[in-house]
Amino acid sequence: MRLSQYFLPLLKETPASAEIASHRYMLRAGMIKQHSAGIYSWLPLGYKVLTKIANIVREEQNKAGAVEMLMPTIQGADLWRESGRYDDYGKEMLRITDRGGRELLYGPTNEEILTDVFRTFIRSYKDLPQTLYHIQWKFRDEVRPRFGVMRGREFLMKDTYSFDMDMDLAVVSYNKMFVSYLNTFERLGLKAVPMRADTGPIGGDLSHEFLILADTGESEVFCHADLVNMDAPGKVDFDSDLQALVDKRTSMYARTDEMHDEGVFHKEVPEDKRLSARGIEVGHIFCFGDKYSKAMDAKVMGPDGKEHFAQMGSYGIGVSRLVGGIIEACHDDKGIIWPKSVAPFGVGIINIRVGDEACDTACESLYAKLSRAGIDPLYDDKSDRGGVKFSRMDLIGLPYQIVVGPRGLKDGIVEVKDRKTGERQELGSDAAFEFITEQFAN
RNA sequence: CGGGGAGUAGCGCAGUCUGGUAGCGCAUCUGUUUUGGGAACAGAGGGUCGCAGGUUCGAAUCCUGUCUCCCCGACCA
Repeated sequence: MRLSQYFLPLLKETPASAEIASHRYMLRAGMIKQHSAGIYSWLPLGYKVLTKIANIVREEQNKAGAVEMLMPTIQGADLWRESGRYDDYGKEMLRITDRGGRELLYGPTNEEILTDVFRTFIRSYKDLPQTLYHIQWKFRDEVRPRFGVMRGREFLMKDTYSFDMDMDLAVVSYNKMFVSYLNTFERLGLKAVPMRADTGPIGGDLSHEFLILADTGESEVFCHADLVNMDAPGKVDFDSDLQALVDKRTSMYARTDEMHDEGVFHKEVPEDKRLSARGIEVGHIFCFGDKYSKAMDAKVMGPDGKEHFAQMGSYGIGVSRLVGGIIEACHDDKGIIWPKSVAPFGVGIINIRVGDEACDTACESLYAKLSRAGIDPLYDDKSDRGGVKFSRMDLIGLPYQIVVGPRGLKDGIVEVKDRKTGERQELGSDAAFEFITEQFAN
């Protein structure tokens, strides 16, 4: 992308309302604009990152055998009355009345809708298991939205729902999502730790929250230190028994404050491995059995000729929250440091003498080659007033920068900077191209 | 929902106590000179001071109401 053809409104000064790093940097890097409390427009740069995260989540869901669909944002009240949650959900649910006086709501989650889809079309145990998901906007009228997109009222969530014949099989589905989540967060450049969690209003007794550690996290967490640096499983056969992979994590102590038991913590974890920190919840999985299938009469015929309530699970990843979460985990005092997998552009090309024939030619050549190689460069082709140069390039946090100026070019040399380490090296133009493509090949 | 703070130019703010018709920095536009880690100089444009009432000869400023946003807490798939 050429900067001259892009929309990238960078802010020099930090808006007063932003308290934490991710919020400040998202505003300053021109990623979002607040519309009202907890509601944001996603500007091109922010939307690009959001889309990249959603695509990684989508790919990992597909690998685990989940099937994508799309459910509406606006739902009717009737299904929620059936499940009993129309009254239970309280003021967090945004309720709307249409012109005919019908009661509608902006969906805070989708158990009801999908259970209704399921009971309409699935009649036999032979059609099970089913695991379906969508990536859709949700609205929860939080009492106090804050921290930018980390706790917004409108937010993008990936929510998956599984349906099985019995509880043992439901746990198999649960384990698939458990393992899939480990891989998903790893690809996003995060160290996410699964922790025993309270099931809250969802119900059931099997539940884990996935948290990334960050000082600004809203949850207080306690876990075995070895869990933090444990590698994700990587390539796994999702049709195989995943219980051992799950047990490897769940056998170690890891709980959020609401589930924390200081006595058990001390008993199970040696003192030098006890980690208490703050965390950001980026995923939450539940196995809640027949709570909704029973309330909404979602049954399938079993091999025994009798009807059985489907045993369900639901699995959420906060896609929009992850944008903030990744920044919280990956930034320094200069700005964002994107992991390569979600960076809005792979490399920034800084032409510090726009209009100089040699500089323009060298930049155009690099821009074309890098584009063709799929690195997706952002080429600052604006004159040095108003361009994305140097510190502003650091702010938006692309993994690499290539600086092209007339002085070095006398010997065909450009400067390549690694955003994360800050290391700069002077390379020939071709060598710079090769260096960058190698970094992304790994 | 309880407590606290704030709404004045695109952004960040001063001015409000003590009423007299709005200002600074950045950004934007024009011109000139520049060019290696956020260019300089000169000039220009841009605001019914959140909204509605009231007091007054006169309100950003005083009074009443109201809306919005932010922070702390409680809450939270």
